[in-house]
Amino acid sequence: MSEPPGPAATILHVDMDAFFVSVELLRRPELRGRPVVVGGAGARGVVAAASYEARAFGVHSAMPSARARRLCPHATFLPGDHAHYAEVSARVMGVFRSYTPLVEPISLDEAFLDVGGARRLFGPPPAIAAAIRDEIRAGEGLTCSVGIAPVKFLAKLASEAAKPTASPTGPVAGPGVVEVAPGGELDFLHPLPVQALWGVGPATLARLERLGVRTVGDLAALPFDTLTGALGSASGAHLHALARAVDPRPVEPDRAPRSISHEETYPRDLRARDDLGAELVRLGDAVGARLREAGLAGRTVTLKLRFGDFTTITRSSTEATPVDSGRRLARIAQRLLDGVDVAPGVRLLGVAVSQFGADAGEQLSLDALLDPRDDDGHRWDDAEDAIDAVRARFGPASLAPARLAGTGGVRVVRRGQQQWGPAGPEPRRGASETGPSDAL
DNA sequence: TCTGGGGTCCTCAGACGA
DNA sequence: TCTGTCGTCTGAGGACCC
Repeated sequence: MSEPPGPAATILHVDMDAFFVSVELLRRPELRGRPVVVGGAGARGVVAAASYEARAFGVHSAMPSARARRLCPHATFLPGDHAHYAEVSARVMGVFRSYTPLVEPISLDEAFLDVGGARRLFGPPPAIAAAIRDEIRAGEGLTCSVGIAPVKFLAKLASEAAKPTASPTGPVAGPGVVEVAPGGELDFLHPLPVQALWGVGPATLARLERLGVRTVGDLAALPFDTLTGALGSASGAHLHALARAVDPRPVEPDRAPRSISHEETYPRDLRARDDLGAELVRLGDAVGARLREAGLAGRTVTLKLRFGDFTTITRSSTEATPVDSGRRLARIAQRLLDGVDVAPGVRLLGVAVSQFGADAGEQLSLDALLDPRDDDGHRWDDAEDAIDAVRARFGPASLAPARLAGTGGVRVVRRGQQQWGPAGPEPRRGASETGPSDAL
């Protein structure tokens, strides 16, 4: 158990500095000191990370890659290697866990740590922060910034303040560790712009600005009812608490996932229902494999479509029994797609599963009872178990649904494979990942 | 300029049963 | 039997995060 927020500042937020770029620079040291951008290279790609030298030109993450190229044409653009970053991240998280079991990863490159119980062994939190930084620098050749505070969101803001910054003359080192000591919370918090708070994005910011709110201090001065009236009960109450440095959320080491999904943006909009159906088979296959790997099954299946004009719709169906079969997922998604007009052209397709039951994976699906065999009389549950076993041994592209087989092999979906947008300007089915031709 | 992927949480509306 | 109300579930969409 983590300690309740109290007088001690024992929450650490550790954030790797320009993580994806820094990992790439270990493999490409000749790029050190130059503008480097990691992300999707295609016409529809976005920037995942930029070196501080690239940031000086205005390049930042989530920016369309095309715009980043215009801002910084001499930058080196790298495609990104999610699997490799995940490996490095696992080692870094291992370092965190050698100091405390209370580690809550937020993403590949950041985590909250509660070191309240580690002080006797490793010293006060600033000493622990320094030791973690030293160990990661020595072991991985990477730098990180650490915020220390009595509560989570302040620790996160403190790590921001600890970070290096970009300038036209090169990166400017930050302090590396920033502590918000008990009693100093409001002095640190209230001068910050209100969008520094977690949960204040462009929409909320616009509403707050209409109320004359610019800083967190302005927000703290607003009456509770004014805030909940403007933002809704949950968001209003949440921000009202944050503006007073109140954040009772503990560090949670084992957060169970609420949903598992895959989505993909295509280099060109899809219109043919045949193509869309094949994509649903791929996405369903990928989501099903991940569900089975995690031992999860969910009752709600959601189909997501984004059209050429960027309007996005979802269609969902809650099933009587939990689903973890890729084939069944594709069927449900197809049924949902049948009710949608795809004439405008589909830019993105996604399949998600949610509403996981406690023992969902053990339940027998109604489909399995009613339709235990496929058209050729084969048991599909057994087939998917066999597929999982073959893929575990020979790789994710070693087997795929027959519908996905084409000339030159099959293309399968892997988590993070296309994290930052489609690879190229043209759709080239069969090109991005090919395997043996023994598709199912 | 034209906007990724994988998530979480919230709001709102409509259906439905008590 | 009909009507209104309330709580819950579901579906859809939006906002936000990294």
